[in-house]
Amino acid sequence: MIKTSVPDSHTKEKIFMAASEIFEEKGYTGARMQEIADRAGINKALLHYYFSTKEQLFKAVFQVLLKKMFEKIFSIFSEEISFKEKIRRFLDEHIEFMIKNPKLPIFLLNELSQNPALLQEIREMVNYQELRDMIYTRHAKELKGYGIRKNDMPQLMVTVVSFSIFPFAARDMLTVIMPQMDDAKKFNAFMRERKEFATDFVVTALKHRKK
Amino acid sequence: MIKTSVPDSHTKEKIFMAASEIFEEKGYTGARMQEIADRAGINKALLHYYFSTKEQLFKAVFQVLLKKMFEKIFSIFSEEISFKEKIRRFLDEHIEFMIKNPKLPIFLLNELSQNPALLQEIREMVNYQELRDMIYTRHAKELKGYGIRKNDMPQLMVTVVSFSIFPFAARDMLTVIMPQMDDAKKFNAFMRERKEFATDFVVTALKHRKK
DNA sequence: ATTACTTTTGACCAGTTGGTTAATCAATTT
DNA sequence: AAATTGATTAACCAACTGGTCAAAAGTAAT
Repeated sequence: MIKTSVPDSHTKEKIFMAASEIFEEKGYTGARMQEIADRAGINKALLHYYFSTKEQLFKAVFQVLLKKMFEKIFSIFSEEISFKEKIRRFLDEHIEFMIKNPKLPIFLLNELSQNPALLQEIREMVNYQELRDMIYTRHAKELKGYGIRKNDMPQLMVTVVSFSIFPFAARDMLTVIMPQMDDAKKFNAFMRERKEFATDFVVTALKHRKK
Repeated sequence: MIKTSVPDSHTKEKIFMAASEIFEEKGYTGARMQEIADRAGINKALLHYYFSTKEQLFKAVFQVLLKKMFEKIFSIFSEEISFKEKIRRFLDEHIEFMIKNPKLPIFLLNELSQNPALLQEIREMVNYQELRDMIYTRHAKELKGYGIRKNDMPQLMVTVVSFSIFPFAARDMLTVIMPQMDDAKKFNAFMRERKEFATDFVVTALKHRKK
């Protein structure tokens, strides 16, 4: 009898993937170590061999998923393009990213509200000087032209980000006023339409801002 | 010894309140029947005397909280005022409502994504004919003036709603790019500023819409 | 005071859950 | 081939969790 003995000693990775899926789907409290082990195709004891506790496994998964989200945002805003172009690029790429990870926002938002300390690691990662430069200083002239004061930037940034994230987080709720969104394809089409809608919306609002 | 025997046989209400708080805070899977009983100041057996199962208690609480949210939205959009005025009123009143119930959105969104069937009851409550009238038909002329086609309405409605809901749902996450929002007072001030910002933003975008 | 009914309680239970342990298996080294 | 080391497993455990039950306490009517 030939032993399979595949060189798939990537057991740890299999566990990590299984855990990512299940945590993302059911949250920390809803996830079961047994189910994670099952999906990874291993024994529960082996799970604890690689990740000693549920909390440790969760934190590892959470940090990776959280970074995935922020890296996508930061990478676009750090490019050397105009502010308006950043918004356009962001809405395009981030919505595509969300279509591929539709469950990510509710998961992150919920776990974060349950345990805000989870942000710590990412907070330490962020260089505020650089961040302020990326989203404000570097575009001071352009923004002044729109009548946007430094004071308004937080409002504007939250608005832009919410254009892409909110509909995914609130998807089920939105079906109350938009029943057709029940269908995944229609919802994705709606979100792709939203790229243009949001860009126009923001650009128009900026251009004609009362000063 | 005088028995207290207060006429506070509103035990069921006390349970309901305690359950609302704890479910809202920890979600369905995170909540513990024992903790709910403790907060209501009663025995766990008595809890099951009034609400036979955790699921039943949860559904009762959830439906009430969900309705609270939708009623607030619907009531404003059913008033006899212009569309622009509806948006203004909505942003004002809904943001004040959210300041009083900041944990509501993440809770509703998360539980809904975990169990979409929870929407059923509210779906049956909604009259789509009336809803379409409220947010579109009744304002057909006004909307045409802005160059808003019937097709754009879903995008616009989602945008308006997200202005007030998203920051509350994403509050912890937002502190990564806005550390000062850690403070509740500053956050509320930010949201009150947002009323005007959002109204201007939407109105300006509408007024100068490319047609 | 006795009866009848509802409310409240302490003790208990079966199933679940995260986590442990001692043993087995596989690979590498000596 | 014996020994050493790491990977994997089955069986087990203590704590927790939702839920039950029979008895006690309180209330109202006869």
